[in-house]
Amino acid sequence: MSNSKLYKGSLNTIILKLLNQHDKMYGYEITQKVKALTKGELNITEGALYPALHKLEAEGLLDVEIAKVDNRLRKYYKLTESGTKETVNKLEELAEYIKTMQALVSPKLA
Amino acid sequence: MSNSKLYKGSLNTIILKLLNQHDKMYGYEITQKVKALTKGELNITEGALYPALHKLEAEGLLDVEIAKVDNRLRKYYKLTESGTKETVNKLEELAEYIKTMQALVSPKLA
DNA sequence: TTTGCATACCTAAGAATCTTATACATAAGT
DNA sequence: ACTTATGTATAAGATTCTTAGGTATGCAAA
Repeated sequence: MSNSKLYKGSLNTIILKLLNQHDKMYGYEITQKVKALTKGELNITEGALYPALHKLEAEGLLDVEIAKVDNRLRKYYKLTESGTKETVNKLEELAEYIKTMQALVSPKLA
Repeated sequence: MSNSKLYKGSLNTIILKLLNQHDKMYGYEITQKVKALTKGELNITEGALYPALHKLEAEGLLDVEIAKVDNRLRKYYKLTESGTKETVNKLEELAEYIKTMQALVSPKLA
């Protein structure tokens, strides 16, 4: 997909879901994970990812924990309680969006 | 869904697909059709629709035909040849997006 | 009769989310 | 010495939307 316009708005859902499954992750790890899971089709850019992480943190959905590995900085993010709740909402929203789009696009109904 | 953020980027796909199925439609008709097909869940706003239609026209994907019905103006849009091709692309993109998102979000794979 | 709703078009300001480009820094390979 | 990988970050610009207005006709209800 190489970041189709449809991807817009999905980044938060992706971040929250990955953190829901992996307990804690750092930014670079998220970009690599997404690349791997989508076989290179979706590449999260840093310019989108880091501001998104900061915003989710500011909203109280994520907690940060700074670590130093191999003399390099890492910022591990994990879901807060309200982050876990929001993950459920976002996933429901995604399911609903897909359902709605299929209703609009499937030839039998329109 | 009341226009979730995921909807961003989907409008062109929706417009093209509807025009692909209905030959010609005017703006207001599109908003009503979408509302009906999604049972009121998705409401295309005019502030999004009209600029989108104008842009698709400027890109050569749509042709316009002005009509007057009940003394009221209507602008009928229909797909051009390249608009029909682009519709196929957009629908493939949507299918791919959904597949990719499911790969990221389905618990069994991540 | 005038008030409101449906029909029908339009644009402008602002918000949100992304891309692109750039910057900084360490480690490891060529 | 140079490039690639790892790791973070921000700023300028593009795109796409929402919100809020504007214009106008037809019809029904108060």
